[in-house]
This record gives sequence, structure tokens and C-alpha cells, in this order.
Amino acid sequence: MNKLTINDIAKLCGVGKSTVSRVLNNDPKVSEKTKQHVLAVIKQYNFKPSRSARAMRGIENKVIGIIVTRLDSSSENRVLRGILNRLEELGYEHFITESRFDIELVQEHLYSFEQRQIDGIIVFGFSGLGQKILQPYSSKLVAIAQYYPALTSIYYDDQGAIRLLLERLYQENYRHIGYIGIHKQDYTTGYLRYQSYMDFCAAHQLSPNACLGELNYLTGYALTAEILQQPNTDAIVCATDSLAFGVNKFLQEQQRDDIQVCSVGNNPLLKFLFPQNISINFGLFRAGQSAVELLINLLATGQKTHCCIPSNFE
Amino acid sequence: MNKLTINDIAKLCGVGKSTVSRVLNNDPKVSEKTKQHVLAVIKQYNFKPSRSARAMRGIENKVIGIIVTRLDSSSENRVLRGILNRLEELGYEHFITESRFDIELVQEHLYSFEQRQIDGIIVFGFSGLGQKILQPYSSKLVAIAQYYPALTSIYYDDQGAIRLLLERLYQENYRHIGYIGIHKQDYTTGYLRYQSYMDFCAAHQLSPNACLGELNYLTGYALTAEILQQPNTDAIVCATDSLAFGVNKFLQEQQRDDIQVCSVGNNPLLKFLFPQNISINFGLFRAGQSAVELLINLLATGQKTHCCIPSNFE
DNA sequence: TTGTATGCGTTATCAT
DNA sequence: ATGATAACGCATACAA
Repeated sequence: MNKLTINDIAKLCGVGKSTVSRVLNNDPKVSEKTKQHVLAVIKQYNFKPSRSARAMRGIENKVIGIIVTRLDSSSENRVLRGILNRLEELGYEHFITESRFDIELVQEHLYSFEQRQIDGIIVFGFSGLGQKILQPYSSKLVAIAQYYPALTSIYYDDQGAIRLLLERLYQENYRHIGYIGIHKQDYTTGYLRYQSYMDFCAAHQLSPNACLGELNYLTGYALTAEILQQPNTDAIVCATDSLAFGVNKFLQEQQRDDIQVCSVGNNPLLKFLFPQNISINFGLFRAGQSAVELLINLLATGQKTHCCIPSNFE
Repeated sequence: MNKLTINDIAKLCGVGKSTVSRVLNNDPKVSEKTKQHVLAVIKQYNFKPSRSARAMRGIENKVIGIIVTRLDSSSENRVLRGILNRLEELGYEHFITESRFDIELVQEHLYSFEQRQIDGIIVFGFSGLGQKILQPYSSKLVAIAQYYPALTSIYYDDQGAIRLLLERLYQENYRHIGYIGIHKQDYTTGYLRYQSYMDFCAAHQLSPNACLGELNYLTGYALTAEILQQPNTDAIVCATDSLAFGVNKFLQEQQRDDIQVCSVGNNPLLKFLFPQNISINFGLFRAGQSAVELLINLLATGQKTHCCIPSNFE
């Protein structure tokens, strides 16, 4: 449909195509008069220069690619909100792709972005995704949710989030706190959060009572029964909000309103359905915004930086 | 990083660059021997032709763009699952963008796709999005969730879904059925579903009791109180699962387990938390798959078609 | 079967 | 300040 080229515009204006190009690129060496004329014609015919052709000449065009792991993850969606929010303010376009924790897919998408005049990349890290896969793109890539020493990366304070929850419970005199988390193969959500719980227990002479499983509400439901085998349990900390859905459901069915449930994520639906649940804000929205900041900075200065997002009860 | 060009490969092989190009494009007019040699060198140096340059020569490359309205909509995510599922089978890449019900953003994204060597487009329609915006791209665009006469489109059976729910309730002898929906400015989820309820009531001599509001669980919660002002209400039909979250929550708090709740969407979390809720499968996953089918068919034959996805209790 | 020349829509380097 | 012209990396009609 848009078959107009810079040449057509040139003829339409009665000028050379180089002049049109100059106008397009804000070259100061063009008289105000012709500039306005060319601009008018461009607007009139709604002409847009071909990105492919521009790309061949090495022009950047304010587009960044985003590789998420799961489009239907509510936590990643929160981060995405932060990313898009900041991106929009800066006038950037975005393309989103899904990796589904598949390393090969990540590679395909990275290459695809590279080939499509994309200026920068934000990728959601996961436990299997090694640094060497991302390294070749390090000059324009920001990793999120995982720490990569040689890259620009944003990561969360997994240990701090659990610690904050535990400190609050401890302060409110809970002493028999169970923990429901996910398997340790997952380094951040699994291992780090579990370890934080164990450390806290050791430091405060609490006897630990932890169960680990998959990342979904069914697991939360099933593991609650196991945790309650410790009869004097008075609180349960969940690694994520999705687990907490299951835990709260189980407790509700058993009419156990004597047990305080805590979790990480600050999911609004969870808060609506189970208002008594204490959920900590993991800083996801802010993480998204920060990712954009760091990326823009990286593109401009080439400086690789890192940023750890703190959790809070807001 | 990938600075190799077709010319470099040609020199490396000791052949002309046109020969390399021919190998790249599976041109049969090249001897098996040189073909293998060139292929080997290409593989050795991990050479990939520039998409920008290819695009300028009008090459298609198995990529489709998807414009969703909200990335955090669970129903759109279900459709997306169907789309990506089918796309992967067919070896297509995807780029996803969000419109947030903003017509200008849709236009930007459409243009952006056009400029980036994208073969086909799937766009999620919404009430404000007119046909004329999409028309220019009709040769490679499929609209979903809304009926557009002049385009290839996939839409849901809004009226059928509500009717199926009501028929089931009627058959089970419910006679005082309330309805909680969303405002009629939304043509499909709002108007059509509401109308279907009203029609059913008229046809079966039931006195209607409907409330309309925003599309979220808070609305469902708030409107339930109004519905219950009709004291003998024995069932409530919700236009969507998200409303049903609020409705069920309200009824649970009031310990009203004498009221049957129904909704459209088949959300797994809803089923887990409120197993007694009856939710109908709106065919979202299948809609996604069909969208891809229709798009591929459109690209191949140029034939515009339509498809209405039926709901079912699976 | 293979190489040469030309064009795709830009930007950059020359002249003028 | 402006216009002709040469690249950019690739595909293709044409020549060999």
C-alpha cells in the first residue's frame, strides 16, 4: 500500500532526493523554506521511509525486543507493565516473544531480533539460561530476574523478601512458621528463598518445617496438609502468591483461620479473595522500569551495570 | 558480530556471489557439488543473509505479528496459547504487541509490522476498532474476537454461550436467574451477552434481573448485592469469569451456598477456588488455532473467510 | 551451470 | 544549500 519512496517525494517537491533525505534526518544544511515544503508533502502523502533500507545504512530506530518466559505468568506481566510504561514515555516501540524456558527458542529470538533492526533487547532469565548464550549481545541486552556478572542485569531480592516476611511474623510473636516453596533446581525462586527461610530459622532458634514442590496453586494446596502435621504451626510463608492461593483455599476449607499466611508477589486477586493474607511487593513494576533505564543507558554509554530491586510492604 | 556478507562467502568459496544467492534460495540451477561446498562454508562461518537486504527484494520469511489488547488478560492469553501452539508447529516466528484498546497504537503497530518484513498479522478486535483501520492490511490480516464483514475474522458465539448456560439452568429447574454483565458499549461481551439473557428470559417467561458494570471482580462483588435484592434468586449468570470471582466471593462471605453461579471462560483458577461454579468453555484455545489456519490460508490463496467458534461444556 | 550487471530505498560523499 | 552518484547486501534477468 505504501509504495512511495524518497524519490517520489523528491519529484513531487521538485527537489533532489538527497534533500528529502536531509529533511528526514534533520540535517541543518537545508533552507527553512524547502524544508517546510518537503515536510508538507511528506505529511500530505503520509510518506514513511523504508525501515529495511534505513537499516542497511545502519540507522537505529527506537525499537526494543523483549523475551519473556511465559506470557501467562502474572508476575512477568507485572514486570512487563513497568517495561512498557517506561518505553512508552520514551517513545520506543516493542516486540514481545515467548521462550517458554527453552534455550533454543531464546537463541532463535535473539538472532531474529538482531536481524530486524532492533536496537535493544530485554530478556527474562531462568535457571537453565547460561550467560554464554546472551554474551554475544551484551552490548545491547539487559537480563532480568537473574544475576549475570558479565551482563547488564536486574534481579530481585529473593532472600530479602522472605526475610522481611519472617521478621514481621517474628515480631508479631509467631514462633512456629512453616514454609512452602518450590524445588531447588530453580535457583532464585527455589533455592534462594528456601535458604533464606532456613537461615532465619537457624538465626532465631526456630525449628524449620519446609515443603518444596511445583510452582502452582495445586502444589500449595497439597503441601499445606504436610505442613500442618506439625500441629502447633501458627503461620505459613509461601515462596509465591500462586502457592498461596492453594494454601489459603486449604485453610479455608479446614476453617483454620488461626494460621497467618504470607507470600511474595502482591497479586491483587489474591488480596481480594483472601484479605487476611500478607503479601509482600516484590518490586516487579519497578524492575521493569529499571530494566528500560539500564538498557537506554547501556545503548548510550556502553556501560554495563547491575541493579537489585528491593522488596517492600508499600 | 555477524559482519559476513554474501560476497565474503562467494570469495571464500571461489564462486560468484550470485551462485551463493542461488544456493540460499534453493535454486535448482546449481550443481550439486558447488552447492554442497557453498553450504559447507556457510555453515562453517555461521553465515546468515541480512533480512533487511532480503526484505528490499520482497522476500517473505515466516513471521507473523500479533496485536493483543491486554497482555495481562487471561482470556487473551488462552487465545494466544492456541496461536503460538499452531504457529510453532508450522515453523513460524511471532512478534507480539499490545494495543491497550488504543486505536492509534494499533495503527502504529500495523505500520511497524508492515515495515519489518512481517508476512501476516493477527489482531484482537475491540469495540472502538473500526474496520477501515484494518482494511488496508486485509490481504494479510486476520481479526479475532470481533466480526468484520470485509476481513478475515474469527469471533466467538457470545449469544450461544449465555444461552447454553441458561438452558442448562432452566433444565435443572432454576427459575429466578440473575445476570451480571458489563456495559453495552462493549458490543460483544457487553451488549450481545446481555441481549441473549434478555431474549431467553422473554422466551421462557422469566422476569429478568440484570446488572451491568465494569469488567473486573470488584464489579462482580458489588453487583451481587443488587441482584440479591430480588429475594428468591436461585442462580446468577456472569458474563465473564472475572466477574464470577467477585460474585462467588460475595456469596461465600454471606454463606449463600443456595445460589448456583455460572460464567463464561473456563478459568482454571476459578474452578479450583470455587468448584461449584459452572463455567463454559468459550473455545479460546481453538479460536487461536483457527486464526492461524485462516491466516495461512489467506496468505496462500488470498481468500477471505470467517469462522465462528462455538462454546461447549467440554 | 555460472558470472555480470542492475535495482531495491536509503544515506553519505562528492561536487556545484 | 542543493543535486548527482556511489555504496549497503541481496536477488534476478541476462549474458556467457
